[in-house]
Amino acid sequence: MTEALGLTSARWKVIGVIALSNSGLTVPGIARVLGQSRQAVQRITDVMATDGLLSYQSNPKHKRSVLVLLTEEGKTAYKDLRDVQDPWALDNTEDIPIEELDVGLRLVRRLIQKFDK
Amino acid sequence: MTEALGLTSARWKVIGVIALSNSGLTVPGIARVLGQSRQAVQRITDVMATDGLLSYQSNPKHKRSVLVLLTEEGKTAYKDLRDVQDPWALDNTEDIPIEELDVGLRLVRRLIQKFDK
DNA sequence: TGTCAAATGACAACATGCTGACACAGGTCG
DNA sequence: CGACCTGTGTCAGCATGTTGTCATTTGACA
Repeated sequence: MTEALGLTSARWKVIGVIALSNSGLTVPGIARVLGQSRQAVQRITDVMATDGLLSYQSNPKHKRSVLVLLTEEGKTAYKDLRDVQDPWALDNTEDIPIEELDVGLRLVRRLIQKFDK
Repeated sequence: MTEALGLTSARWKVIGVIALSNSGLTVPGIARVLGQSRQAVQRITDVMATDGLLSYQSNPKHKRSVLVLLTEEGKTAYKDLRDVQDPWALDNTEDIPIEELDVGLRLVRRLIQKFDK
């Protein structure tokens, strides 16, 4: 899915987190949301900024730690990916009872919460 | 869990597959079971053989593709890991209804089957 | 038996993740 | 105000995966 849009799964994750934030996030902030190291995220965002998907903006709250924002190209990529992924997800789950999906989702969330502690 | 036993998750996966086979597997065979590339598995097994966890044995069915077997040390590592992992898994699921775990397992298997096609 | 496609080994380049280490910035508290 | 802890940027090394390529081996089939 990502390949057709010139993205990768790692970039998708980053774009998704930024898209859901209103005023931008710092790199360590994205890392905390994703549960990853800030170094790993920093490397991805640097390349994505070079590719024009992201832009850095000075952070009024912190001199060193800049905010990461989606460029228009980044927003377009996010939308294009949703347009591919949403129908795909529906296609692959339409024959599974909603109750089972719901139980599975709650189970995964429950385990995540347990292991986060 | 693996760290305390001098293993890693990747080595655990390989040991697990071999432990469940009776007469050994080839490297590409392990890769097919794991759904990974043979190159990735080859690198892991080479290091594990150096570390004494695995041994290579000539394959009567194929001159080039040797069989991978667990050494005594490898078998011990597998057992030690089970002794840690099994109680851990029970601990973390004992307060979850068996029906939910069952639905979750079937859901995951169903999705795997779907995406394998 | 000769040929050819598939499987395998080996090497390389790359993507993604981790941890560790070090210097600097920010904020808290005596 | 100064000390100290925490957060951040940056660089390095490593683990684990991927794909691509090429030579060799296997095995099936005309």
